[in-house]
Amino acid sequence: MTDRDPSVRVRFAPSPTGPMHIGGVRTALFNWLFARHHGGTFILRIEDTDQKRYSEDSIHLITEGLRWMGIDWDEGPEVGGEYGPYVQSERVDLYREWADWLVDHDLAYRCYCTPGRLAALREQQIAEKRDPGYDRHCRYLTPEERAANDAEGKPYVIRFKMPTEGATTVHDLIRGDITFENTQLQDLVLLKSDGFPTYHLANVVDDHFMKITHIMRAEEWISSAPVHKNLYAGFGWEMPQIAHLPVILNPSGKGKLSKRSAGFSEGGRKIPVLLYEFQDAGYLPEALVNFLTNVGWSFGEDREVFTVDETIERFDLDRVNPAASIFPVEKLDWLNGVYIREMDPAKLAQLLMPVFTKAGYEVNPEILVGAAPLLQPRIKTLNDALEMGRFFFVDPFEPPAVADLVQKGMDTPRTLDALEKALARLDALPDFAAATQEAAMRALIEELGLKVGQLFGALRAATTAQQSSPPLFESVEVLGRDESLRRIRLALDVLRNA
RNA sequence: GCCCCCAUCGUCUAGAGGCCCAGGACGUGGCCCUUUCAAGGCCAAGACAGGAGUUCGAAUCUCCUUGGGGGCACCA
Repeated sequence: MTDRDPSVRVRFAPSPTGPMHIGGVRTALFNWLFARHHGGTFILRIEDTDQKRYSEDSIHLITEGLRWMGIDWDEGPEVGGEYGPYVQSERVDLYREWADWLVDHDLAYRCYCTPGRLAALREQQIAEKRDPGYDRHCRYLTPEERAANDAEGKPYVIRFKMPTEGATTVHDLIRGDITFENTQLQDLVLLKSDGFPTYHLANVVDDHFMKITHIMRAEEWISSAPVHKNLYAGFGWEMPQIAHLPVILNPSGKGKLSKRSAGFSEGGRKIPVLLYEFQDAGYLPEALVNFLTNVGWSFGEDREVFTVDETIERFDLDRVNPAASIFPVEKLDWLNGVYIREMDPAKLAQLLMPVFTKAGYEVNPEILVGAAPLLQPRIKTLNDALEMGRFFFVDPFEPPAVADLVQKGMDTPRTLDALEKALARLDALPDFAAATQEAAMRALIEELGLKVGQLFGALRAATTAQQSSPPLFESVEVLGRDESLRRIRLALDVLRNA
């Protein structure tokens, strides 16, 4: 690989506020791919600086989710590393130290404004149709006023002194230069009154001390980029290279894909958004990885299906598309189907086992092994197997209604007659292989002067109680002679009682 | 409202001035195969948002318009 560069250090820095969002997973994946492509280091860092939104098990959700996707990290929680700790709540002293450093160097100041005043200010600004934002009241406090506030023990936050004139240009690796007028920039809060840092401070400090070389984050961070650039300048640190990944939009195209859009259905179907929803729906991690790399990035060469190794070989920022894209779920369904079809049937059987048992079926492993290859070309998600293959395991088996047994152009007596004869022939077969069955049944069709579908349809209904199923005789073979014949007898009873 | 980003088939995208009256994929329609449902094969419809420039030549460069998205917290 020509662009191998072991000094590359990138990070995925999620906030543990709940289950992982698929957009976050994509960000993690692109960072990981970038690191692996360059032979660099991929770091996982937990940004748990919001005490109010923190949720205990989220870290676990994140690490397990990444592992499931096949994304491993070289430094971070559970694996350690020489730039740790990798959980921000364990680094608060560091942030405080550097916030104070900025205050000492007159690059930041203590702000004693109460949340109440801020809210009122904001309301007033909006009412007067002015841009909302902090009015820098405390930036211009006299030393005496400051001392008085401190003497009173007033709670405070530390705010950064943003330059008030000029412009800040950020070079985005995907979009090129982006320039902001400094008057647009806010004196953002660096340290909250609870002593915890905000994202901006913690992020800059950590990226610096963790020697991050490239930042790849979602597009919604673009407007903080100039702010961060000024922070780096204040500290006198070199800013990592930066790239903003396009956001993923709702299927409706309205707004970014969010947890709320999980309720959005297309064709009456729920759209998964959180990683566990994809897992629960029966998507494969390999398919999801392949799918995600096709959103906002493309392999080129007119190829849509490729392995992770091929992606690593090829992945770089120059092929990242700056435009936001709608989440193409239908394509994921197709791709997942592709991966299922390419899978070793034994592996599929193994994956299908928990799907059926979770749904309450008692699974005969032998039948499952036989059923897997039959189900394989017919399902897009593992869960689809439930509908197509439930007849293999359903217990007790409910025979179909008369209407389902009697095929087009048939009536009850003729169906009864045909099925009775079919039963007798199947019972007498020397072996129960699909081909043997089929030959016998085709001969019977000939004798009775029926259409193929008239008997096959009745047999399908009798043995599966489903409208559609995998190929009839293969299915019946897997089901076994005893159970199949038993089901046909049940169907005969239904017809006799009609 | 202000700032910023973006703009190729319905959708995901290829395209870095002539290879493009725009290629691939999903989806859709048709045909073939076929015992149902799939899978598979073949075929079809389908896009450079609009307008000015620059250039011998523009999907590709510039500007404007329009449209979409993102951001404007003691959340990340």
